[in-house]
Amino acid sequence: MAIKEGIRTGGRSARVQESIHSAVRDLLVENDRGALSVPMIAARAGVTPSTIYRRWGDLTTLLADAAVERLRPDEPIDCGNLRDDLLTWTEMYLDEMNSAPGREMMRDVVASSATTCSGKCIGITRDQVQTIIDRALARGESAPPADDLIDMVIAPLIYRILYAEAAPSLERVHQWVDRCLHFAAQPRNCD
Amino acid sequence: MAIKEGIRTGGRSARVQESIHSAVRDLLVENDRGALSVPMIAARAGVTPSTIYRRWGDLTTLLADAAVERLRPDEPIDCGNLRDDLLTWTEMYLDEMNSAPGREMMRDVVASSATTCSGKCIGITRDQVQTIIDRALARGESAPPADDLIDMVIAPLIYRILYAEAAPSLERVHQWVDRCLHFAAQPRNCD
DNA sequence: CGCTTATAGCAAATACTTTGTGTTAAGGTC
DNA sequence: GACCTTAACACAAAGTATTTGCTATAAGCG
Repeated sequence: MAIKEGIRTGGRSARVQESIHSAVRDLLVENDRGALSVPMIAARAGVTPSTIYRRWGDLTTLLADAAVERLRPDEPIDCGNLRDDLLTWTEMYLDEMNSAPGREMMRDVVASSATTCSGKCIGITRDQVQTIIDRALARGESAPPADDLIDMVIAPLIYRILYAEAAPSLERVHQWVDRCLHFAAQPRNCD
Repeated sequence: MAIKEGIRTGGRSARVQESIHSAVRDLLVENDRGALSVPMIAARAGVTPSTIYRRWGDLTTLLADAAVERLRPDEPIDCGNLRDDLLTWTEMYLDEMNSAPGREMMRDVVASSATTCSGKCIGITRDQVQTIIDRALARGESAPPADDLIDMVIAPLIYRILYAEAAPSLERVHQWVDRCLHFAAQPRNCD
């Protein structure tokens, strides 16, 4: 007996899913997100709309799934020390998330009915941060836990992009990084 | 000449808007958010769907608007000192935002096409925090800036509700509060 | 190889959204 | 207060999107 009973993992199902994901990718470079529709994607993928509705439920969930799927980001750049690694990486992260496609992805992921996507989203981010931390530890540097960086840098960055009038400036983000590093270096033993 | 030219602020327009907001409120206690539709709300409000579409654009934007509108929260409880005020208030805030209606509101606000809602959302939160801070300062206590509390406590709280598998525990949130207070008390002069 | 059933296709029914046109009344002017 | 101007609404028709019942296909399993 298989581990997961009754779920088709290969063959036609996989081919159809790939075809739909691919259609989303293609359409997303020609039109902007707001112009997409389920029937449009279905037509491009050579599939009936009901297939998409039955598998994903709605447009938002499909787009979130497709976006997270192609979120295979490259290794963070190695600058030789933890602080510069973080400053460089957060700059790239801010740019990406503050772009129109980035914001639309965050929105779709939040609004998606598939909980999986949110998990993958934060998981990938944490992996990136962890890579940088591991490198620092290997160098003999001390480094804060990944969750502290997520709570003190990533969270306010995303929160402000989503809810504030304007995205945070790069200076602001770098201050958060320094604050986190400073806090990690001196937990609470100096009063 | 009026300051804003050609925008109806009173009379029938106001009456219709109130009637629609009220319909949303009523329907939201009988059904859950996912069951609502624009035609349903229009029917309850005694209005044609096209009125709603022309004014708000889509269901999400209307719901976000209505949710933010009735976000007139009461004065934060006064416990006598800053730390307890914050611990108490964040507990309430966590409960509210982690509830199904709370999460749905956050989602609608993010997905809404009306930028106004996001602004109001963060604005109201900041006002609440500022009230607590002002009270502390009036007592002679020192207090961190409102933006620090937003970045170090509110942002991770919301970020994790939206993207992590589970909401943060109350202990976690209280740690963030203490971390923020600790940081404010000792900026960076002890190394 | 043959069985079982998840998944896709198709098409009809339903529901939602957009849009053109006429009407009403809000806000301003004289 | 009577008279414009036009924002905002109602209505209805046209255009899309979504759901659903049924049939067919092929994935995964013994």
